[in-house]
Amino acid sequence: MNRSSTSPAVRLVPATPRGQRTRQRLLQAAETVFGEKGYEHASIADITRAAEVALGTFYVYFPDKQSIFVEVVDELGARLRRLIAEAVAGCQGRIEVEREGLRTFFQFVARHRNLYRIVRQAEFVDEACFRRYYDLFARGYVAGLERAMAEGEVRRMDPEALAYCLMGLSDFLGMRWVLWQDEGGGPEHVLDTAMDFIRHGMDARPAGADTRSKKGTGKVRAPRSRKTTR
Amino acid sequence: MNRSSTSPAVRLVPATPRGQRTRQRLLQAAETVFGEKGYEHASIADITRAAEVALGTFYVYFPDKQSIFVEVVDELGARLRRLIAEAVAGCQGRIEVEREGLRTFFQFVARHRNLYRIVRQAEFVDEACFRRYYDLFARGYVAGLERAMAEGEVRRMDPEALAYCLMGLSDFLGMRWVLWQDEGGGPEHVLDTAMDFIRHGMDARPAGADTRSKKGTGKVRAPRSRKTTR
Amino acid sequence: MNRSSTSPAVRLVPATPRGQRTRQRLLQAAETVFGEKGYEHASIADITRAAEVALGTFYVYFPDKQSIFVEVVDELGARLRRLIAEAVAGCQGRIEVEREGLRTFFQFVARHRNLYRIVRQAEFVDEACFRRYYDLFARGYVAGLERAMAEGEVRRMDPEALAYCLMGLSDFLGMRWVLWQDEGGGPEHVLDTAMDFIRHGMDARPAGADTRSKKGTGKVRAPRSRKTTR
Amino acid sequence: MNRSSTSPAVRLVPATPRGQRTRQRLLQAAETVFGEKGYEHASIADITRAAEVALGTFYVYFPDKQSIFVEVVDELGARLRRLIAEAVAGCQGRIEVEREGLRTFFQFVARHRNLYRIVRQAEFVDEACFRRYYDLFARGYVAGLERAMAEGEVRRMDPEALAYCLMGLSDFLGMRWVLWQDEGGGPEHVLDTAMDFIRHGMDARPAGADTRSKKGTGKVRAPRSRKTTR
DNA sequence: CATGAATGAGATTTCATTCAT
DNA sequence: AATGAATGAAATCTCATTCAT
Repeated sequence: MNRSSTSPAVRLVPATPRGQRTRQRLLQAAETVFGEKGYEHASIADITRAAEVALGTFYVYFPDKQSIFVEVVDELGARLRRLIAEAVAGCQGRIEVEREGLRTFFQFVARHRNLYRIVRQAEFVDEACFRRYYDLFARGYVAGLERAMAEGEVRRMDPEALAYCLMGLSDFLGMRWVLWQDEGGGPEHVLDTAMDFIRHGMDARPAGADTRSKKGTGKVRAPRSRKTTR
Repeated sequence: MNRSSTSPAVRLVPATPRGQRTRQRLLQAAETVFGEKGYEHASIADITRAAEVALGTFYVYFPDKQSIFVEVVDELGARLRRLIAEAVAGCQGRIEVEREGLRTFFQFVARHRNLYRIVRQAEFVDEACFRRYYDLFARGYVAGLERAMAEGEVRRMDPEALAYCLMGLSDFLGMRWVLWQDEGGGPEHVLDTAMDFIRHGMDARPAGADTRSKKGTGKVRAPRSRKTTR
Repeated sequence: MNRSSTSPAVRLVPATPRGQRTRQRLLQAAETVFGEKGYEHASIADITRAAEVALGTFYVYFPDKQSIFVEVVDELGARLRRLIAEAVAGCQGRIEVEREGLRTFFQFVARHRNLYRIVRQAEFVDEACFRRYYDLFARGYVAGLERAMAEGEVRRMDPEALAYCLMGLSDFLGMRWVLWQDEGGGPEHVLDTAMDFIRHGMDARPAGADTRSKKGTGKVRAPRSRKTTR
Repeated sequence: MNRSSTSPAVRLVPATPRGQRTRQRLLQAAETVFGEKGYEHASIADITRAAEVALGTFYVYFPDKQSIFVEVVDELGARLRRLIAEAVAGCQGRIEVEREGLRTFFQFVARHRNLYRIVRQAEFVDEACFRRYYDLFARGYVAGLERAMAEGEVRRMDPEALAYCLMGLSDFLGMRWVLWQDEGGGPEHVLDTAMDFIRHGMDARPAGADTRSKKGTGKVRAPRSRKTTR
């Protein structure tokens, strides 16, 4: 139970274009079905039905249910990371990066309401895939934070720990106010609150001297060229 | 799939002491088995085997698999909340409360390494039970934070949003440094980093002169540069 | 393919008499079905249908198709060996033993026309079980032959090799004249021929007193020109 | 199940040399694969993979799985019969023929260790093919034996029954000492024992003085007592 | 209370064969 | 001739739940 591959498995690419199309159809269908029913309750038959191919066709492209699931998760993660990287590309300052990243994440969740269900299932389907999902996010985060620390924009602290703080915080807010919503001021309000917390939490001039002297140091950094890999 | 009861079902308590014992045995076995195999892969037979009772006996105490699972989750949550409440009872100041709460949580996770697996499964088994788990935590949190805000110890902000920030952050740190550990300075170091982030994040005097004097520890240990860029 | 257990697996005996009955019904049905359709073409459903129990009931008593098959083979072998042992018990002299054994075997084959099909399938289902079948026969044979040799009734020769000669010969005659029959004088005639061959083949006095008298014929041919079409 | 053709089907030979090569490759691959996995577990895909051609190519040369199997069996039988006929061609006397035939058979089995598996599978795939295999052997045998009986070299007895005796005996010895081997003096020793049994079994002078002197090797090694009681 | 036999729906997986290219 | 994608029937096995004892 929970065989787990340390690295994303090599995926055979079908020889013909027709095959490629079918494979894509299956992946798309799988994302939908896994999101709706959850991994355990999603049957291969559900997937092929959604993809409008015969049951046996599934096994032409994937050896089993786990494989296609892992691929779905990996792709979902890659897509989200790419999206955030793009959204954050033009930002000025780490705070802006954080806000933009968080906003993009909330949007993604709103559009892919099954993201949580899928990623969290991964923990039980393929532990390595699950960890990989967060690990890859953390790497980008860490790189960006280290740069910000080097430039004096963010207080010096363990960047990976900080990254997991920010990821956990985003994750829970997205769950509570995008997925569960109902009441509560909605994403925008929560985003403001979160940013208030985050800004102070990582500010390079937490309190005291800087602040006070803020006047003098007024110039503060001039963080150019963000290019946060994230 | 995922019938979800809005409120925790009423649980019958067996009349005889022998019955009570059997019921407890089943609950205990269920926690272990669910933690090890996950809800879907855990069979009633696994549970009764672990509890050393006959298969049919299960249905004397629980109407179905879902029920015992929900009860396991609810009890786990209650136990953890109680533990934290006790640990935090004697604390001075919100920061100390946070630190003690986080430490207690880490300890609990270390001792109940299947906590995450069980709680997260709940999302797919009984959505209401899952939300209840976090909601009950959040309530306690909110109450505490509101008090701290009233006393001017914590900056005024949406207490529920702040609660979810703190819960998410704890959750991810526990996952990364208690469950997955391997490298990284370990819970203590992470605890310090997290507290640094939290303190400043919610400090009532974000750039207050006091701060400095208030916490001697304020300087925050110099985090060995991670170089996690990897 | 062809997992093979070195020794006959331990068989759990059902707790209740009702269970025992069901188990026997399954074994009986399995023998019939395997004999008729062959191992590969016999489905578990065929067996449960023949036994008049539900499909799932099969798995209460046997972990898989292979297990019940192995048990069928083992029991078939045991039954046949017991039968032969009994038939041979009162015989005088090894020749009589051989004849009686052969006759009993032919009878058994006539009554269990699926014996061959079942045993031979074993080679592909569980190699160990297959060998065990012949090995257990051989042991009994060897013991008997050694005794006969010690008593000067049978010529001294490797008893195991002789046992396999006799087993192979019986096997093929049974196949040809009991199973395939059609023409050919039928079992009795073949039995006589076989006994003639066997008697001389293992006679302790290959060139005994008789021969001497026969001396006249002694010179015999000088057969060149083989060209045995064979 | 077990459609059986009464006579070997007519086989189309491909027009082009390239086609012929492909067909041969398939036959060769089939022999290997059937031998390794058994008929039922060998898939057409296994065969085409081993032959390094595409799946569809199979059906250019064979109408179905059964057909190629039957052809493999028929060819294997023909090859073995031809080999034995050649080996036996120059022999003097029936005994020598038997010995040479047996030796050749053992050699063939040693080199084609899957012979047994393949032939025996035939019983379940195509009964006619299976019988044909033995029948063709028996015919050659009978012809040779009748000649030897006519020449007074072999005792008069039903030649077909004798043929099946000899075939069964060879079959079992080959199985036990060539395929299973492990202990036991090995083919040579067994060959001597078998020949001792056979010679006396069919000798025209059942107790002829000659015999004794005829074969120096007659002494037969003293077989270590088995002690296999049972 | 406790037991364990029985059920049958449902899920995954295999594979011979067809067919369009 | 050769290819390889597509099919769908069939088979094995699991397991929550029921029920008679």
